[in-house]
Amino acid sequence: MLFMKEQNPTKTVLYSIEHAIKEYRKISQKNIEKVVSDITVDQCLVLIILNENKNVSQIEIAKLIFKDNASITRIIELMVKKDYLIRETNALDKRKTKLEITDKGKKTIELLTPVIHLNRKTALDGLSLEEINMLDKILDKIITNCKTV
Amino acid sequence: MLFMKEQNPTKTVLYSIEHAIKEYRKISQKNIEKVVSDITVDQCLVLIILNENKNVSQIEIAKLIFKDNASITRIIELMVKKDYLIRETNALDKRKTKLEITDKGKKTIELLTPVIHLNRKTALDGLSLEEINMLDKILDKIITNCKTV
DNA sequence: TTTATATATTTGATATATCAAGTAAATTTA
DNA sequence: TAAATTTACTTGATATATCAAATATATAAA
Repeated sequence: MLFMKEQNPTKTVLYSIEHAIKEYRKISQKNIEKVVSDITVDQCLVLIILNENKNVSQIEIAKLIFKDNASITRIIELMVKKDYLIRETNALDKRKTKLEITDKGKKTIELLTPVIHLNRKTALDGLSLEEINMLDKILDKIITNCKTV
Repeated sequence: MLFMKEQNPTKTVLYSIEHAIKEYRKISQKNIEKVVSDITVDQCLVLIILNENKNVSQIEIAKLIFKDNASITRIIELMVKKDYLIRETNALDKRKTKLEITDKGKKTIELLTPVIHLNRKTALDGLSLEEINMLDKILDKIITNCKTV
């Protein structure tokens, strides 16, 4: 059994991690689409982060949701086009941008907050607090292992 | 504490899952690049799967590595261009393709197999068998939760 | 055996991932 | 203060993700 896991790339716990996050993203996107049709999971995350802290920079957003700066630039670009955000330059540091949530963005947050909570509840249904903490702890170890190489 | 986790999307265990798999993919790609410069993690997985079972269809490959059929089409396209694979139509079922690994592909597998094992070892370093099994079990629950909605 | 349906793959459109290189502003150093 | 370095963000190129629609072949039903 263990030998199998070693040989076949798709039978490693690392691929269960990949599998899990992909399934979670799928139902998340599906449930979000039921309520708001023109937004993605990632764009939704950007909204929520900005809603919690008006002054985060793009780099900070990138770090929070584990994305590349370039990706954030493009995600925000699309959100501005779709009237979720307004982008201006930060007067205090002109290298930075100042991101503001539009009314449409605010309404969207209200609509989607319960959906996101439901998604998490659904994904973690039946797991005990101990299991969730264990999961978190083990994943942190993996993250550290990968980073410190 | 728990309340925090509920509120901030980036403080949920689900984002630790995302974080972990992204870090793992990063070192994997880095280590692969040290040995073979023109191949990606995903392309490498396709090679290994084909090497283990000559007769898998594209759909089966897609399922094994949790990807869309369309993605597999394009991944294979690139691998054919780079002389890792030869694509023909399957004589028994002309809807399907017959994928063959080239000599370059075979050499690449030999070069990269130890790298992939090292990547896994690195990521899981310091984790006990119990922890790995626990992780697998919990992730399976999450996968099931997300699928059965 | 036609017709209908299912299956395997492809293609198009759009979003995101990643790296490298570029730009502009801010900060540090000489 | 001028030059060098760092920082924040953008842009280009290429790979992958995802859905929907299209194609071609195979299988089932009438």
